[in-house]
Amino acid sequence: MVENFLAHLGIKVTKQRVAVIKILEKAKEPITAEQIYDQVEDKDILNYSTVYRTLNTLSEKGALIKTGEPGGKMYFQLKGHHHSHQLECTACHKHIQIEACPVEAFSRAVSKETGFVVTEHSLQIKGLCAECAARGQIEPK
Amino acid sequence: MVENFLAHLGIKVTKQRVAVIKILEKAKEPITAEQIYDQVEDKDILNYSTVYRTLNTLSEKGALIKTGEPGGKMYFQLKGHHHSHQLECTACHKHIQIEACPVEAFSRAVSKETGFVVTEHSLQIKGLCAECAARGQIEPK
DNA sequence: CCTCTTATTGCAAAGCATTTGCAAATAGAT
DNA sequence: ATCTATTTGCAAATGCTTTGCAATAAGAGG
Repeated sequence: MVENFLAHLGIKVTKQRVAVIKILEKAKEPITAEQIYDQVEDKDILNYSTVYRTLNTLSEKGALIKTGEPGGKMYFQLKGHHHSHQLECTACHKHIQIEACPVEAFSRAVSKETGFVVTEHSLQIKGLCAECAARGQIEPK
Repeated sequence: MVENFLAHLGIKVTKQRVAVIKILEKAKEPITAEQIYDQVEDKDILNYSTVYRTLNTLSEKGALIKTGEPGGKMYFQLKGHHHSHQLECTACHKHIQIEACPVEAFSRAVSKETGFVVTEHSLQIKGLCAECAARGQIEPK
């Protein structure tokens, strides 16, 4: 339960942090700070700074994975959550969830070769979805 | 040569674009807009807006790969350049270049399954390098 | 349960990388 | 050489994230 989760990280249990974590827990995919803020039932208990500060604290404690586009918004996901990635269509901006992760096997291979222990990764894949590719200009390599 | 490269993309050949592309060409790894700006010999011919605009144009034309850390600076790399990734040690912040790319094969598999045509990807891998892992606390999952 | 100390919050302002509006400059087709 | 659509420079704007500081609240110790 959320309170223990926080206590275990050695940080204080506040209603703001509990709210943020509950939202992260029920999210099935990485979400933005904005989405977190918007999903808080009681807007009065929380503001953006606190969302970000909570997120950064969790990240420092190693409980959170940050992903996201360079220059764009960050996406956050609790560690230990089901791991998946997304394909983004650059034409229609649809997001397609894929359950596989190419980095896992790769990480093991890298560890074996170099001794590097992979603890987190972030992967963004863009291209054209089947429909847009069919109707449109297929891109160069 | 750079001029033909630009003409082939169907965009005008300007000294600013030539300068940006030359720098991208000699870069061995992805670089930031700032690094590009700083490396222009003649500062007078170019300003930041133009660097960014050139980069975006190249990206739209499919000639450039954007990568970068969520929330951080973007990194740019000409397509067709040797493709590699980096491991970042979260303890000593050393960067280790690896020549393999786990996404390439994955992209082909995804295309076959879903029809999605992958045109770009961005991958960040973090963890502990062999030395830090040996001397220190191995991280939680 | 009360008190005290330190961590956490809210608010507004700051920061930073990137983008944009607009007028001036320039490439390149004719 | 001329003309028009692009491209550039500049400065201001944007959008997400971070920060300073005073007010508030958590939780250890009594």
